[in-house]
Amino acid sequence: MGRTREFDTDAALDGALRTFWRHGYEATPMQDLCSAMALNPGSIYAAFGSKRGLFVEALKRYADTVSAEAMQRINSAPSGLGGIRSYFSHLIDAMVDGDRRFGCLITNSLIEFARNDPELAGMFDLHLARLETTFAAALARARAEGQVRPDAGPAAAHFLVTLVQGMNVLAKTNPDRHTLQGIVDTAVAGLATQGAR
Amino acid sequence: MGRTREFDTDAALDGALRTFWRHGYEATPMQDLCSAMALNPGSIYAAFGSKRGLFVEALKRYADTVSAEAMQRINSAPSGLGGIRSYFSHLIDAMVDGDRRFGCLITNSLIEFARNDPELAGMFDLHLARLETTFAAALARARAEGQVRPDAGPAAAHFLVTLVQGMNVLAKTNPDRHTLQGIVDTAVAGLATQGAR
DNA sequence: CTTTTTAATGAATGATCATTCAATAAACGA
DNA sequence: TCGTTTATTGAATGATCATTCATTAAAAAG
Repeated sequence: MGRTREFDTDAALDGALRTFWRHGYEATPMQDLCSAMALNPGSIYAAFGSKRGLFVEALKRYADTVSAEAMQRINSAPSGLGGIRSYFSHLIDAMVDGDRRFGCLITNSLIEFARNDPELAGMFDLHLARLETTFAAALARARAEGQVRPDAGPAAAHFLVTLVQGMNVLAKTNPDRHTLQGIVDTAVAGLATQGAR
Repeated sequence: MGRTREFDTDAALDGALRTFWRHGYEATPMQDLCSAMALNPGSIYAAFGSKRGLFVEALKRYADTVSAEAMQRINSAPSGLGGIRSYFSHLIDAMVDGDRRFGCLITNSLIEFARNDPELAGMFDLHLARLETTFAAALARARAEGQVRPDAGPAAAHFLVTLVQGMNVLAKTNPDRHTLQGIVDTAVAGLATQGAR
């Protein structure tokens, strides 16, 4: 019983997500979030408790949609190395003129909050661990297929995660496609067996 | 004529720099800067004009001291690849328990401001260009010395800059030395000629 | 010593921020 | 239709923030 909620939670969260993504947490006033979500303060506080609570939900939505979709590319490719290449290829597309013009919401937030907020720190760790595990699986597949050097083990997965974080930083500088592709090609060539270059 | 300034500008700037480094721009109130600089608001505003003006000067000081010192390691090594290794080795030391526990002030600020502030954007671009040029020179030397693959050209320099940015992001996650060393070893092994591994 | 100039002090100011709440509206059960 | 419950509205609240300024202090010039 009682009045039913009029707004769509996910749509509202998407509005908040976009605003946080573009401006960061501290730099976005509640007023901007109200506009982006097309909601009044009271409705937002009733649904999410606080600005921080809203941010946590927006981060979760980002991880479940944007981030999960990107990682999916790694697994759904026909080969291990192909999955890795596909991931970076779409990352570059999105950086140049797509959704990742403002980098990655999680990377941005990791820089902003670091370990000052334990709940957020846990979310960041989980995200990085997921990406690393996904890369590790792709590398294992690529090793079995003879596409990467036999010594491309756990360190190589960490290496790829670090490269992604670096690209997410570069995203903030209007990078050009050619430069980005060169970076990825250099990294992949270093991992690949001689024949696969 | 007139009363002489009682505080040391560089010492005050170092106090501000540390605070901005740890907490970011938006998240540090003037009150905290007053404490860190051991100065009253009036003195800070007389000397630096505004919080943003102070931040710009702190960024410059960071580039001139912390950042310049790190890049110096690349040039002053006995070999090209040795310089690159030395740079990352000290970066890891500082990340694990040293001055870079909070990442890199420039990387952090790049994420926070992106291209919203043209003057800052110019400073970020200049910094990345300097790092890239330094890496490019070291790679040229390493190529002449036969330490890296002959195709380790401009893209490889961009690649190393990206790796540094990625490490600066990881710095915010309490990384352990072994993981960081593995990442750098993977990157360097990919660049090196087979014999130099 | 007096005057002039500049620095330091720290309370005051006004803007902006996150958050609350009283009033109103809608949905549902009886 | 009425009563209960929950959602929506948007102005009000109080905290916090960057910044200012009148006052006091110190240094140098005459």
